[in-house]
Formats: sequence, C-alpha cells, structure tokens
Amino acid sequence: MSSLKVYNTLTRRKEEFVPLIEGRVGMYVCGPTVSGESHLGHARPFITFDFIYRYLQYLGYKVRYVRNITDAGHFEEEGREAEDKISKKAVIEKLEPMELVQKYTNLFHWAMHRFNNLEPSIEPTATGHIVEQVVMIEKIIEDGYAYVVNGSVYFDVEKYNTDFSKLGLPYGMLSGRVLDEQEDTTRELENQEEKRNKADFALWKNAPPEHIMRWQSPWGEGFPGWHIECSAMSTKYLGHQFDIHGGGMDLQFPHHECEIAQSTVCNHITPARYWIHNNMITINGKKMGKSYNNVIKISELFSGSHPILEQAYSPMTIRFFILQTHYRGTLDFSNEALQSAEKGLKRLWEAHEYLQKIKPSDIEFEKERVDAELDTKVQTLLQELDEFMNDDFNTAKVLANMFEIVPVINSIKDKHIPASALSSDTFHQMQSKIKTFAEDILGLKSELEGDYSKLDGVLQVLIQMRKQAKAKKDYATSDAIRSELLQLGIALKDEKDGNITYSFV
RNA sequence: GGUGGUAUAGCCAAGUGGGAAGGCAAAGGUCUGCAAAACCUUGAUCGCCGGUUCGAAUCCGGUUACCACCUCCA
Repeated sequence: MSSLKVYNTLTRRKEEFVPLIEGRVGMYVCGPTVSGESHLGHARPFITFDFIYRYLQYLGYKVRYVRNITDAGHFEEEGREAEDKISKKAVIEKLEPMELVQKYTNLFHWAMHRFNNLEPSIEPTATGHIVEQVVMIEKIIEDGYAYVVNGSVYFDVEKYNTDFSKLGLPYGMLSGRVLDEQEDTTRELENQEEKRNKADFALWKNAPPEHIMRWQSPWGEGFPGWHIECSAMSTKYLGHQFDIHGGGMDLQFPHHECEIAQSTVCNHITPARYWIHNNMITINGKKMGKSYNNVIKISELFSGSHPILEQAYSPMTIRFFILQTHYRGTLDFSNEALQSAEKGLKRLWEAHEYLQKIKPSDIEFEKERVDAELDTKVQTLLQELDEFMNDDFNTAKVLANMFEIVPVINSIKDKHIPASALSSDTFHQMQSKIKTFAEDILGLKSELEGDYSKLDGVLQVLIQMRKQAKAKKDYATSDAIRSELLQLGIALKDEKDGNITYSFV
C-alpha cells in the first residue's frame, strides 16, 4: 500500500508523512474565537481536520489532537478601532465575559456535534493558560527578543529575523514573505507608537481601565497578546516539536508566522514539522466576511433563515459539500451547489444503507457466475480509496469512486445484475470498505436521530394499506395515502420487488 | 507594491506529460397503473499567446481576469 503524503505549507511540496515518534501523531489546530457564533467558513477547517484526524487513526496512529478555544484576547471589527470584542459585547448584552464565552463555546460544540466531528483529545482555553503564557513571555524577554513599554510587551521581529536568518529560519519562512520588503501600512492602530518596528507584535497588552478581562502579570494588569496562546498550549500538550499544525489559510500570516517565532525562541526548535492549511469558502467568489455582508452563521444554515439561503441545509449536506472539494482548493458557496450536494448525498447514502442491509450469507456465490470485468472494476475502485486518502487526503476522489460503485449496488437492488456477479471476496470488501470510508473516515452519518420505532410501526400499517389498495387497483386510496404522507414530509417509494420503502424529505 | 492561490462542460468539481474522474442540471430510452427512484445512452479543441517534447489541461516564458493575505477574519 502507498504511504501517506501531505502537502506541507512550509516546503510547498507534498511530503511523505513520517511522525516524530513511530505510531504516534501530535496535531494542533487553531480553534474558534468564541466571541460570536461560528459561520459557514468556520465549518471548513474543523471538518477538514476532523477527517484528517479520523484518517490518521484509521492508519493506526495514536493521535493527540489539540484544538484550542480562544476565549480571551484582542479582536477587531471592521470600521472600528481595535478593542476587545468580548468585553465590548459583554457590556451590550449585560453578560459577564465568561458567560458570553460559555454561550458561544456551547454553540460551537453543538455545531461540531451536528457535523459529526469527533471531539479533540484536548481542548484547552486561552484563559485557562494565562500562567503558561506569562512564563513564555518572560522567557522571550530574558532571551532579548521582546521589550516592555508602558505595561505592554512586544516581540522584536527585526532582531529575531536578523539572528534566526543565520540559522535558516527567517521571519516569514512559512508565508514566503521577506521582512524588508513589507510595505508600510497606512492604517492607524492603537499604541502603534509603542512598537519599535511595524512588524513587531504584542505578547502582552496593558489593559485600559474599562477593560473587563484582565490578569495580573509582571508588567501590570493586562491580557495576553494575539498569538502567544497557541505557542504556550501547543508546547504544553504536544512538546517543543510536534508533527502537524493546522488551520485556515488566512492564519498563515501573521498568526502562524508569529507562533513559529515565539516558539522557536523559547524552545530552540521550530514547533511543527508539517503545516497544513485549508482554503477558504467563498460566496460568489468572495470570502465570507463582515465587510462583505455575506456571513451565514451555522445555525442559519441549518434553519435556512438567511436572505441568501433558498432553503435549510442539513449538517451532513454541508459536510458532504465540503468533502466534495479537495481541502486546499477554494470552495464556492451557492444554493445550486448545496442543493446538488444534498441530492448527491441522498443517492450515495441510500445505496450505502441498502448495501449494509444485504446479508452475504443470502447470496449464492459461485465462481462461474462472477462477472470478471465488473469484479475487477469494483476491486480497483475499492483499492483506490486508500491511495486517494494517502495522496494528501483527496476526499473528492474518494467520493467519485464511491459514486462509481453506486450504480453497481443499485443494479443489484433492482435485480439488473445478481449479487453473485461479484466474488464473495469483492462483495465483503465492498460492504466493509464503503462503510469504513463513508462513516469512519469521511464521518458521514444518517441524519435521523432518536427512536423512530413507533413511527415506523405506524408507517408499516399505512404501507400495508397502500399495498392492499394497489392489489385491488383502488388507486384513489393508494395515491391518497402516498400524497398525504408526502405532505407530512414522508415519501413512499414503490420498489421493484413490490416492497414499499419510505424516506423523510 | 509584496506574497500566495485560482482559471477545466449550464452549475459545482477531480486531474502535474500519453485514454479529460465524479456530482447536480438537461435530453433520449428501459422499467412503472401513475409518481418518485433506479438502470442504460448523450456533453469539453482544459482563460489567451508562444516555447520545450514524439506527445502538454499538466512543464517553461509571457499575457489577461479573479481571489486571498500583508488589518488576530477559518
């Protein structure tokens, strides 16, 4: 079998994945900022790193997956001066900062659960690691790469770049930027004059009196800077160097660049070996963002309550939509694209559910009855699933192959071909591989939740009535049963074998 | 201005040297009391120009358009 290759932003190449410790993987992914509700764009990295996490486990790795919750810090909104979004909103909504953070953390977890994302191994919060961050900042100051001004601490990017360029680790190595070529921005930011250079970034900020979130530190009361939490928490839970660091492409600069600088100063080694970045979701070609006025919150997607949305889209539809594109490509949102994803998923899922219901013991496998060409084709399609995932997690190709198998399953269902056209071995593999890839690796699941056994019983009664009416050619009755159920959102389907199945629409 | 990325059928989207995947939509057919579904069949001179090569969507140069980052926005 081929080995796993991942695209490393650091080297801009696909590289064979070799973990630091055999059989184990340490992975850090930048988590949500819980100052507001997550939107569609946020769904992508968490679904992307979920299938990466799932696939690494499938390969047999014991993975420690750390994803932080940013519940403290400094935020900025379009058209406003820099301010702490959490404390600002807290005043407006008359909530305690931690109450607000708790609310959005809960909402985030709810969304992750609906998407069927596995929980990370550790989900550390920034506010829970103030001490670690302070210790790290002290270390950076001791080493001479940070300076204190008016109770704030700034990282000296210029000095770092000069010294570490000699070691082949210039500032900007991840994003391909050269420090000296950076254009001076004209933007006015608060306390810019405190910095020695424009590229310097805050490790600790002095808190103005009205600031609600504040902690004691050697430099006075304040709050941690913009990037230090990830360095502190990844070091604490994954060590000085770990295997994978992930996040959205927009975090490449400056966030991840700053993380590399901080961690390298403290730990004398670059933090992560493989940097994986997912691309953005766009709407009509534009990134989702407040300034474009095109932000769709996850709860709005599920309910359909947003002017852009023509209908509600289920969590699995969105997951499938994201899986259909390779994670490094941009993904353009449109109602048409989501609706086609919804239909495609339904088709795939119904074939999958039927396949899993077949008992191989009911099939009379005989060598003479095997269609060699078909058997080989299915075998190949199944083998390729592993190769595609190994090739930088190509979920789009995995799904394409599954869709090539769907007509085979449906043809067996409709008795166009006998199940024994496949060899026993191929049939067993088809059942187990499709299940493993669809459910365990891609993380798809049935949308139905809860206990439907009573409803199922009722529906079976109605189905029997329709069958009897049909047998008597009493189509008025049989059609009435079907159309009235459809109005309730239950679609009846006459199958080839005379059975009637139902699905919720 | 700098950096990174994208341009493939009506829409979405795979594909880095040798037959242009897949989904949705559309058309025809089979099946069917009807419906739905399913099954079969049908679609691309791969933004433009030039080069390398026996051979290029794929490599190189140029060009156009769009996007992202350089403003803690995933």
